[in-house]
Amino acid sequence: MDAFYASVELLRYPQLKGLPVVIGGAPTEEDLARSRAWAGRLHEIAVEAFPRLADYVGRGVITTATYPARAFGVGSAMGLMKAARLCPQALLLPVDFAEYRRYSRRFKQVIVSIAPVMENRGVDEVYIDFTDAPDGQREGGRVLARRIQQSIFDATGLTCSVGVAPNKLIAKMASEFNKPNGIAIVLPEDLQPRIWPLACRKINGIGPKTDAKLQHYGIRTIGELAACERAWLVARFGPTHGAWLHDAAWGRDERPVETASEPVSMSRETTFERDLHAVRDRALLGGIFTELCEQVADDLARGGYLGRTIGIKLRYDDFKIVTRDQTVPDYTDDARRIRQVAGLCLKRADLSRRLRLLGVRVGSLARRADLGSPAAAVQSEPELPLFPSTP
DNA sequence: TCTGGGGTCCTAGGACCC
DNA sequence: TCTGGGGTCCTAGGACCC
Repeated sequence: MDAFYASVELLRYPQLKGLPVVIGGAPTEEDLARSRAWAGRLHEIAVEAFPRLADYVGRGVITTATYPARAFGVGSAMGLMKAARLCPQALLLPVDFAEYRRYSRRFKQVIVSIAPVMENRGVDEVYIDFTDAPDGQREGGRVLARRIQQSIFDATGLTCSVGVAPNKLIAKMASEFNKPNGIAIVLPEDLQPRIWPLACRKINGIGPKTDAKLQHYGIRTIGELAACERAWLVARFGPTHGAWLHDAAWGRDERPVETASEPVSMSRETTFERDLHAVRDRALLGGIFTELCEQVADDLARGGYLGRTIGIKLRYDDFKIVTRDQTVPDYTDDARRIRQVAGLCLKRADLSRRLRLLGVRVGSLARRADLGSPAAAVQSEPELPLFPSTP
C-alpha cells in the first residue's frame, strides 16, 4: 500500500490533501478530545486546528509521512524532534493502529476475493501467488495486477503498487519501481539490466549491518554481489548467510507464498516519557510493568493463545538492550502469572542504570484449543514407555 | 532535542540425555 | 593416556522487517 497510514488518515481528513503531514507518536488527550468533539464531522476541522510538528515535545518517531512532507527530507523512522527542525510547519497526527487494521482487513479481503493465494506481510503488504489465479498469466500478470489495484481503490479509496515477478524476492523489489499506484513486471531476463544496477540494500533481507560489511569489501550493487564467488561469500558471511547472499544476487528464491501462519510470540513494550530508575521510580515502574503484563495477557486471551516462555526487555539510557526470559512448565495467559515470572526475569538484569524502555514478552505459544484446560496440560499422565524395562 | 512498537529468524553456548 | 557422537531444550543477543 502507498504511504498506508498517511493515506488512511487523509480519508478521514481530506482537507489535509497536498499538505505535509506526518504520522507518529501516541495520541494525546487533546487528540482524543478533538476526535470525540468532531466525531462524524472530522472533515470539517479547520487545517489551522491541527497540531504542528514544531509544537511537539517528546519521544517518538515518524511512522509515515505524506509525499509533500517527504519533499522536506522527513521520512519513516526519523525522530520527531529532528523532523520538526526540517519541516516545522508539517501537521502531526497520532498513530491509530485500530483504524489502519480495519483498512488492512478490507483491502486484504478484496485481494483474496480475486486471487485467493495470499500471504500476509504485516498490516500494509502482501504476497500473492498469480500462478493459478484467474487471468494471473495474461499480459505477464498486468491484467490481474490492474484489477486488484482498481478493486482496492473502489472498496477503500486507497492506492497500492504491485510488482510481478517469478518469485517473492524479485516481486518485492519490483513493487518499489513505480510507486505510487504503479505496476512493474520483471521477467527472468530482466535480472541483469534492471536488478543488478540496484544497491545491495534494496534486497529484502540486507540491512544496514550487512550492507556496511559489503561496502567494506567494495561491493555496492547487486551486480557486484552476484560477481562474487559463492565460496568467497560463505567464507566471510557464514554458510547460511553467505549462500543466501549469492542466491539473492542471482534472483534465486524458492520460498512459497504461505497463506497461513501461527504467531510465535506476543509482546508489549513502552518507551517512557523520561528515563526511569528502578529504585527512585519504583512505584511508577511497577504500575507500568503490571499494565504491560495485563496487555500481553489480554492479547493472548483474545487470540486464544497460551505461552510458557515469559521474558522482559530493557533498554537503558545508552540504548543498550538486554533481554531475560524463563520457560515454565505451565502454559498461561494469566496476567498475574506472567507478572510473577517476568518479575523473576527482571531481578536477573542490571537495575542500577536508568531505563528508557520496558517490555514484556510471552513465547512458546500454543492454541488454547489444542491444550485443553491449562491445568490438564500440566497434570496429564506421563506416557508409558513402549518397552518397559524389566527389573 | 536523537533514535517507536511489534514481530521473525538465526546463531551460539551450555545443560542434559541416550 | 585419553577424553564419541548424536540430539533437544533453554537462554541471550543480534539482524532485519513492516
